[in-house]
Amino acid sequence: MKKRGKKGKKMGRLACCEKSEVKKGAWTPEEDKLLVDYITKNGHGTWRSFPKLAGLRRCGKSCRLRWTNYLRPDIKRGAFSFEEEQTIFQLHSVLGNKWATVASRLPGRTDNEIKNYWNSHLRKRIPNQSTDLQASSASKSADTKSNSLPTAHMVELESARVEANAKLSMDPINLSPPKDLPNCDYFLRAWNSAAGESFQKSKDFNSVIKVESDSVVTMQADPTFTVCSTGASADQRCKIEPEEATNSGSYSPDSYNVGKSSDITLDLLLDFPNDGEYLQYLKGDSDDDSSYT
DNA sequence: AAAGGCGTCAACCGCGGTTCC
DNA sequence: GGGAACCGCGGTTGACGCCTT
Repeated sequence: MKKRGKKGKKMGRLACCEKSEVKKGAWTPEEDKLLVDYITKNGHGTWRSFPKLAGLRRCGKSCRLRWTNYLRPDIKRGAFSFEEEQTIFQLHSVLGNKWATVASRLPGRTDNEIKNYWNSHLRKRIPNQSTDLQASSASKSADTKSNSLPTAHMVELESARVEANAKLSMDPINLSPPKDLPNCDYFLRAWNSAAGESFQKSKDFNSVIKVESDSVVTMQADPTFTVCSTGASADQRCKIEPEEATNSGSYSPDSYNVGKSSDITLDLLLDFPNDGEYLQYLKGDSDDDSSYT
């Protein structure tokens, strides 16, 4: 994958560049042009050697950042749509500050952009600051408001987040369920979280699937999507034919295998109905924003 | 009109993970 | 197996513009 340079002589991490020789701060249009022109013609190669080759007096890291966060042709500029905001809220509730993972679900948006947008726009819309569990240490002193989500739900959300985190960081080879844990367990927790509850209550969902009380969702090796009661035996399960799962639009039968369970968890969370109670506060504050495209 | 406060966002920094030798 | 080289990520900083007083 990566080409080796000359063998290093020093122990420890090397500086990524000679600080005295590189320019810092805002990029000029001329620098942007040099960067884009070079990458268009040659690709970026190794970022470390890129500045020299492209004729830039910048750190390779700085070049990479400029390209990935700003100059890349597939970057989507402009205001975030309501749907994008929903996606960010939903994923953040489960993943915390995993901006790169969140960004991977929003084509054209960068992790840096989402992170900034969250910090400057979205975070303040959360009724209860503790929803930002990943950054809880920074928000410990934040005021708690009366319309906060129930504590039990917050605990569940955090639990689901941790589990999703763990799954996302897993080696794909280990995605098969742990022996002592049902393969759907972490998924179930997301389902049973406040977010999942909102999803379960949705009219759209219930029109497609008959959800039993205390329902949870599980997955099987076969390409069907199954809803079952907690602790239900196999014969209590009700199967959904793939073509019936039209609610999501994103659930292709192929996605229901265990190896993609993390994606399915995210898909489920992303599939909240727009009128779900869980995200009502999102709409509430967006009126004065008027930034949607 | 000027000064200070605040919000936004591009860019930087440092660390962890991965790959290669 | 260990160290070096590199990349990517998340947290933080700082410049700039807008708003308020």
